[in-house]
Amino acid sequence: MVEVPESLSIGQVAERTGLSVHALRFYEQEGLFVNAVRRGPGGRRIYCQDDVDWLNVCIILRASGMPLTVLRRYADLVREGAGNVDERLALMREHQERVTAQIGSLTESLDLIRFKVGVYEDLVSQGDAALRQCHGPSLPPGEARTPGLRHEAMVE
Amino acid sequence: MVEVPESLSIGQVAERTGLSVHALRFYEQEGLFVNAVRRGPGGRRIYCQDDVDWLNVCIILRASGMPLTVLRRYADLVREGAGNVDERLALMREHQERVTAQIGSLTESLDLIRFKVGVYEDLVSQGDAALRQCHGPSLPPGEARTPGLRHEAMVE
DNA sequence: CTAGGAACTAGAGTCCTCTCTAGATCAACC
DNA sequence: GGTTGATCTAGAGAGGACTCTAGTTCCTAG
Repeated sequence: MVEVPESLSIGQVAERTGLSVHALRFYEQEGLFVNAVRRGPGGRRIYCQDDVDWLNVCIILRASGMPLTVLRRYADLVREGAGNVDERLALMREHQERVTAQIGSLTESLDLIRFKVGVYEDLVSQGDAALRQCHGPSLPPGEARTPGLRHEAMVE
Repeated sequence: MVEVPESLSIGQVAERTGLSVHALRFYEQEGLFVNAVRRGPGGRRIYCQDDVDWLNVCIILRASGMPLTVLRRYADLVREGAGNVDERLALMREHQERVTAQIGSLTESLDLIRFKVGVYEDLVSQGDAALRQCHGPSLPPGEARTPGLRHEAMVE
């Protein structure tokens, strides 16, 4: 189906990972690769598909907020090979918890955001006249959806 | 029920928002307050409950990834008062989309993370002997859960 | 009066993650 | 041979969001 060439240039890897050429060199310098990047004639970097696969994992971990230091630690562990699976597990579990918490926090925030969008939608659809009632009534459902917040700030 | 004093010191506001005293001054300097912070004798900042409410909104927006520049823009709009509800709505909708997208992306990432946690859990529970089969079989459900990724990188 | 603690200001420093610059090399094509 | 375009290195710069420093001022209690 798809041809998978054995050797990839930095530009090709950049293209298929979405990382910049700069970032690839930076990642290498930061020790984020599991296998040392080989060099071809003229000292040019030669990547293989495995590198791209690994980078795609890195990208996902980064996208989910794993700091480079942790990612480096993880790469170190993988590079070391067998014998540290428990540590990898701990690291990944910790990250999982952070991500789960982050999703929870964002979902909570979304409550407020949705509420505000709703308020503004109502105001827009009612025309500007309604704005004068800004600090009046018109807030029955807010409390249930955003329990911790006082009303005054909610309508601004 | 709870007493709400009219005047709050910077320390009190820090305490009840969780922001640092430094951050409060920084936020003020960045124009993130809707109402100018009043000053008491000796030039000390005097906050009121409205400020705390507003800050709590800010905290949620920040926690959901709204940059300070956008938050400032939002504060500007609110400070201006009526007549820009459509712009507020646009701003908040945009943020809502970003947050929704972010939750989606994190949830996707979580698939990979869970998968890796699962792999490591299996390896740990099976003992180290299983590690030698690392690049062998044992990966049936991975594809459905993480479609875009090749298998090799998944077991590292 | 004095000590302690909180607050003030302006501005520098930090941390993270790149991103860009500058100048040199290299391979390929016309 | 010359140009183009990709790559190389080392290191500087950027931007976001604080955080901390230094030196000062002010209030309150003993």
